[in-house]
Amino acid sequence: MGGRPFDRRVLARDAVEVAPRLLGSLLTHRTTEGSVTVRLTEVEAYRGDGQDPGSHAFRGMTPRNAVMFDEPGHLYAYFTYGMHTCVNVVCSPAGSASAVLLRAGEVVSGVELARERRTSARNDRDLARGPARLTVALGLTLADNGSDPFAAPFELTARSGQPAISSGPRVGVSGAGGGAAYPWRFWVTDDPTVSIYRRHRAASD
DNA sequence: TATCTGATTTCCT
DNA sequence: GGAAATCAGATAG
Repeated sequence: MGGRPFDRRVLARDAVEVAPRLLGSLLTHRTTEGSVTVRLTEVEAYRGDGQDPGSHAFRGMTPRNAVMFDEPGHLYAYFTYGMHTCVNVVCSPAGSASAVLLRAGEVVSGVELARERRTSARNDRDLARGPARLTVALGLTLADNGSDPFAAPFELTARSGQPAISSGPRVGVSGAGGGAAYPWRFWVTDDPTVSIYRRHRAASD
């Protein structure tokens, strides 16, 4: 790796500020099988202060999203669509419940292990191209909900340079939370591993 | 190559 | 009981 650790204090800010700073960072997860490292290329910010209808925390704390209300720097893993697990990094001070959804990344280390976990991926580019795929590639499950990405078996490394960043409407957020009113999706400009699911399922009216 | 639809569990109302 | 921060496979062009 060679990089320095990601500054945990950055996560005390609002998710909308944290999200672009996470782009390009390296997230490593070690298991008995080995370790996989992903360079984050796409993220989404979710606010939990009641201003964001797309957030799981919009209606207040529930057993599922309780981790979002915890201190910054935890992982929030949730299950959706009956078969997929997605992972967020919790931001902002305890009580405000904002988080950054990790939407896509590039596997930069442990590629072979990631391939075993993602047998349906046709090429290495698809290994972590999408929120649920990224979760699988890293070997994360619901059991990792509440984990600390700054402690073993995790490692969060700051990016070395300043990537070109684009932003736009969030994906997959239905109802009032979608659309141009909340341009809180951030990605590394022109990166091939940015997810492609943004065509159909446009914000319904 | 681009677009569309079914799958399937968890949590919340 | 229904919706959900999605994915992979099938079908059409």
